[in-house]
Amino acid sequence: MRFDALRRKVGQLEDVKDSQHNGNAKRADLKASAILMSNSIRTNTKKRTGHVPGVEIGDIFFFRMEMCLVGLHAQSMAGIDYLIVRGDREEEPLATSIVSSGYYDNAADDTDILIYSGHGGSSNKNKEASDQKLVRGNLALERSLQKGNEVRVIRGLKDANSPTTKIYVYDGLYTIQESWVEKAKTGCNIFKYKIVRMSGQPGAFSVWKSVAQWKESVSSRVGLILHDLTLAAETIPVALVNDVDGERGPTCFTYLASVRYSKSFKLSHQTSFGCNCRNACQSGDENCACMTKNGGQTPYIGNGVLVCRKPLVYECGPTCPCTANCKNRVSQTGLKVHLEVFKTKDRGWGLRSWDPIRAGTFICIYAGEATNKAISGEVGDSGDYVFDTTRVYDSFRWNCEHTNEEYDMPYPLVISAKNVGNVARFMNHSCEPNTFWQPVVYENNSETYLNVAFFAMRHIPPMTELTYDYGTPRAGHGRMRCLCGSTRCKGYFV
DNA sequence: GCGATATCAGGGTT
DNA sequence: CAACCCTGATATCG
Repeated sequence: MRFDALRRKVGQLEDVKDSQHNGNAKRADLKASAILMSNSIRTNTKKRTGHVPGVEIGDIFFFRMEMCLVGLHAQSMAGIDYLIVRGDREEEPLATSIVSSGYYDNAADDTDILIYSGHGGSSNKNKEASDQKLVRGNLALERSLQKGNEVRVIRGLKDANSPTTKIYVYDGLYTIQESWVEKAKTGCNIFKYKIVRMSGQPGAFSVWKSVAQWKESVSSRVGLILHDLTLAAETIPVALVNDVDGERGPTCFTYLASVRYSKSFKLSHQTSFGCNCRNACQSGDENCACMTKNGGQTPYIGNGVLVCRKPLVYECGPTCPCTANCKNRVSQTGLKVHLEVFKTKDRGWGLRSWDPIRAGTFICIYAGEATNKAISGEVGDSGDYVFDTTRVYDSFRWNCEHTNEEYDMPYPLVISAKNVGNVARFMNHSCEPNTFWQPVVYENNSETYLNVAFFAMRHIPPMTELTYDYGTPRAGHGRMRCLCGSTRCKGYFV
């Protein structure tokens, strides 16, 4: 319960952060965190050793400030965080958490061992390098070694999708095994600490290592059935994996990366909204019809990150004259993250990602056959999901910034992925999902096309099953007993 | 064109 | 309150 409240709060903070990003600010992370800090929107402000409520092993962060806000690591820049405890005789520091930036590549093949360097004795630019001193964090690590208390370890890793930034992974609790002093390249003394992961914790950093290995050689993936079940229909292969039982694959279907529309489904009565931009469309450009439709601001920031949920997102279409690098075509650019379809323990086939996914990131559309009448058939995990977009608006209106935008949906859109579909047909239901669906329209030759696109609701660590809320059951529809396991589980779904 | 390096504006804790 | 610190975005160089 408490965990849940914390998670929602963190998710809420993310939204605020994102809308800050939407401004033209540099260091939006700092600005957003300053706003939140000054409004006391943060958790776990009291430092503690051991786990922090609301943060699970494997959770990922994209900024140091995010970890400050949830109380995982209170230092905005320093690698060692510690608290002062009153000992028998005197006050002494104890380490609470460390961030390993990976600058000192320890070539540690063993993901449970970390060789960590002390801080101080700065060797960069104007300062002369000097010996590190046994003070502050260094002393705290030394004391923690003596007392044998647990230290949280956060691994900083390079983000494969944007090489200039880093992703931080909470890798659980470690204890310090030994410390020594050695000569750095500068000739000065630096402290070194051997820090070992406590046993019995679920994998986090090790998962990343495994994924890296699979990317190098797909055949090293245990339980691999197909290298690419899309048969090159997508630009990124989607592996089919079963390391649970002997089933060799889901019921037969044809992979289709887009939506197949029946004639009646084009919303051709809508007024044309395509833009006349010559370059990439700019947020706030009053001359851009697509931006105006979106309320004047781009619905996306950065590399296709949705700022907030809306009743409808208006994207630039194939016939918009703006350049191909226009940021307003997110849902039309195909898969961006490396996905795999895998056999779950008790819910048939499911979908998960090898890559970490930042909150708001586009994952995939729901492909299939679009009709304007409900398709009969059983709902199950064999891919015959029925998808009614008229209810999207109701489901997500609560979180929309722009409530006065026109929204004109004449038919209930139903997409069937029973016979044809893409990866989305494998996504299972959860009452506490990590993705949500967002209606998106774009124009092509004066015809308006409606799509449903999935975006990450929060940061999603690698190999976490992707789920969405199928919605509340209606009369006349079959109910399925829900196995999502969430504490907020409604017990059943459509 | 890319990776490595420089520069710059920063924030929280002590 | 200034010093400390394994920041993060952008510009520049090789």
